[in-house]
Amino acid sequence: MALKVKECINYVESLISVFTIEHGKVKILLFRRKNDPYKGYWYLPGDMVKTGETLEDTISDVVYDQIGLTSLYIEQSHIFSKCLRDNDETVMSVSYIGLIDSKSAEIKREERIDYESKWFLIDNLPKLAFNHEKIINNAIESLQNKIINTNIIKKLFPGDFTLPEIQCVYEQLLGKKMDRRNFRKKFISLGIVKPTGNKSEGGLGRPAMLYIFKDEFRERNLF
Amino acid sequence: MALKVKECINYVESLISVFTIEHGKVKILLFRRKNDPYKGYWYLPGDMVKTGETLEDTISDVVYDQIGLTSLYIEQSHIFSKCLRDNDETVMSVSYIGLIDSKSAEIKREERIDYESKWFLIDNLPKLAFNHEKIINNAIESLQNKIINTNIIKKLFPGDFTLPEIQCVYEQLLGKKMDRRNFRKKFISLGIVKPTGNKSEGGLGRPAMLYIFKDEFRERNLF
DNA sequence: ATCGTTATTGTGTTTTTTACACAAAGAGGT
DNA sequence: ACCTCTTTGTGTAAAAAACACAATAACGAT
Repeated sequence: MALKVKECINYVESLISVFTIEHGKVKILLFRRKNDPYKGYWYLPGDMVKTGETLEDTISDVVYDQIGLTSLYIEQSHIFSKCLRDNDETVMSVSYIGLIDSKSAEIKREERIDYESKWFLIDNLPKLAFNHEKIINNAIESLQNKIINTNIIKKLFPGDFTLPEIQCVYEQLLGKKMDRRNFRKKFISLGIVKPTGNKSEGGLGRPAMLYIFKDEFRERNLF
Repeated sequence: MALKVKECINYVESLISVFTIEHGKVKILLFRRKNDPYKGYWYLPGDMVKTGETLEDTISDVVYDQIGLTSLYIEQSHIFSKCLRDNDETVMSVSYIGLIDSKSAEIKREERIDYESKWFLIDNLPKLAFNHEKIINNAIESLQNKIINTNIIKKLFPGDFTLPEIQCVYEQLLGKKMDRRNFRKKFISLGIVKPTGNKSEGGLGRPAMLYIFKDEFRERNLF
């Protein structure tokens, strides 16, 4: 007699890890469970895919209805196929990554009683429901690859920025300090940014030169 | 109502991935299931930890009784805590790594009807029972770290060896080709080997110089 | 107002690592 | 004996990483 194997996938859900930058810190958007299971724990915005809906339909609804955003850069990240839930049913979780600049990140949805949301520092996550910690870690790992191999980072910096600013984001996401001179050399030599000629203002210390991203998208080997 | 959480771990088993080198190829020892579940599939030697036994007791018994070896270098590798079995019970699997040189690897246990064993190339594994493929991959990953960060490799080469031989093992375990000159430079500069003055015989092509490991064990940063 | 202090940015050089090509040594066959 | 084949052994150029100090502006003290 062979193993008991569930032949069918019972449910598919789309989840999204939305990242932004607030005061130079990388943050992720989480919602708080109002009910059991995992009451009081935090979770990733997402929803079950209804019959006849595409994954993209669902994630669009999530972004619009739950999060309240109308524009957001989204990429599919990973599929988790064997996530056990409280009822022992198999759930297939499709994980997305969303990036949004801090200005656009002001969530202007009407406050609903059933949604409590908050931006968390990625290195200081709260108690997470289900297997969402695993999914978030995977999303961060995936994002690490993306910021190394593509210029996806520009989705977080639609306007101008300084090199120290952007280096700081790399350091947070990659979880390690980088050498300023080497970072500078590499980043500039990639040819994906150009100086605006202006300088940052208001900060402490010497003002930094401002840059903006050129238009083209580079696919591989940023670092 | 909170999630259904099993408070207790029902079973703990000790499993071991034994690696050796045969004709320059890295191999792993597997046993074949004679009964369901997974009849005909291959699995890692191991056993349930009996009440009152330590993990080490169990793994020693496994090495002696199942495998038939009396001496083997063993390291604990990883613990898999939520491995579902056919009866939906939670099993905690403690994974060990064993290294043995090819001479000592000749398994001289009496052939028993209930154990069919074979050495497999690590890049050509058969169908594996339970989650043993995952455990093996994890063991290989762990071994990758160890051969990079320690001189554990010497457990596979108690006698003399050539640099091309040992490089070949690194390449198999790390799954990538390495540059002969750079490998040489690094390996020699580590100061953990010394030449014997002799040369390899009988092979095709130019004979290689023979080396042996010095005695001390280095903990970190071989590569 | 200015001078010193503090915080942060910006750059050049040395060291280390990686990539790469050809000569040397022995085995086998003609 | 010679040529061919296979594998070993080595040096050099390019790339990446490590590293220390000068430059710019804000702030506070005099």
